[in-house]
Amino acid sequence: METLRTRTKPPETFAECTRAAVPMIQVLGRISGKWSLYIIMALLRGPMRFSELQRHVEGISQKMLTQTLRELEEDGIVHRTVTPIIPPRVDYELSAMGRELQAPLAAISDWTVRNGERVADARERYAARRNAA
Amino acid sequence: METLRTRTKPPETFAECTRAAVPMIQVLGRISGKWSLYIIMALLRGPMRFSELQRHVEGISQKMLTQTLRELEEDGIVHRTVTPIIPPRVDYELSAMGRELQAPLAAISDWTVRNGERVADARERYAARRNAA
DNA sequence: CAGAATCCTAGCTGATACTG
DNA sequence: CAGTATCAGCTAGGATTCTG
Repeated sequence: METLRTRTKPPETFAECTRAAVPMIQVLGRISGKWSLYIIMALLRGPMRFSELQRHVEGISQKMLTQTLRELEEDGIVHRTVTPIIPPRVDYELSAMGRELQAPLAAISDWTVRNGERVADARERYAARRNAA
Repeated sequence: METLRTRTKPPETFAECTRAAVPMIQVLGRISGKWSLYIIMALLRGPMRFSELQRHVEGISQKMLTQTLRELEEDGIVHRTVTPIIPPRVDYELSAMGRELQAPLAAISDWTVRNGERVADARERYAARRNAA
């Protein structure tokens, strides 16, 4: 399948673009939910219980933590282990696939670090132009 | 500033995680809008006029094309050139910063290609488990 | 402890109509 | 051609309450 694989030339046809973009957008949609990245980054440090995650991911509601974890679990990025004791204990950890996300995320992170200032400048200039008009 | 730069060890403290994640999430939020990636990928092939973009990005409404282009322009990822003739001509092209997104996006794309099947399997198993319950 | 269920609102999005 | 303006539907997300 033709994709956006590392190479010098971008996709040529629209069909190529679409086939390359659709799964990427699905994944980005998942990992760019408001909280997914925070959870993944917390779990990169190691397995964690539900309540630990809630403490580590500042500001997340119980609903969104549950919901986001379910989505990540559904995609096989996060593993969920229930220990049926009272009170219940549930541990979350990244799957191998989830840990492999670190490199791609680092690539995006690097881009944001390299370009953060340029983005900020661009926004200022954009705002200035808007005000001039 | 401490970030998620390419390295073997993930961020250690929550503060590190947050500082690394916040700008990344902003960027992902931008580029993972429903249409941004399609537009960026179309423009990776070269500059394009508004109407060309609309033809290349199948299904996008005129409103969302305008809106998404404005956001990408605001961030300095896309450059907009107006030629004041009648009828008006407006060309869009990726900035240097925008073109640099290709490598990070390729990294994510590679992940999706490598793991697409595993994600699909995980979803099936998840659905099967849900039905069993 | 780890959630499920409910209610509610802001904002994204599409469809449509109009303009320099 | 390349937009702007307006309206309406949907849903992501937060706050709150309840439970095994």
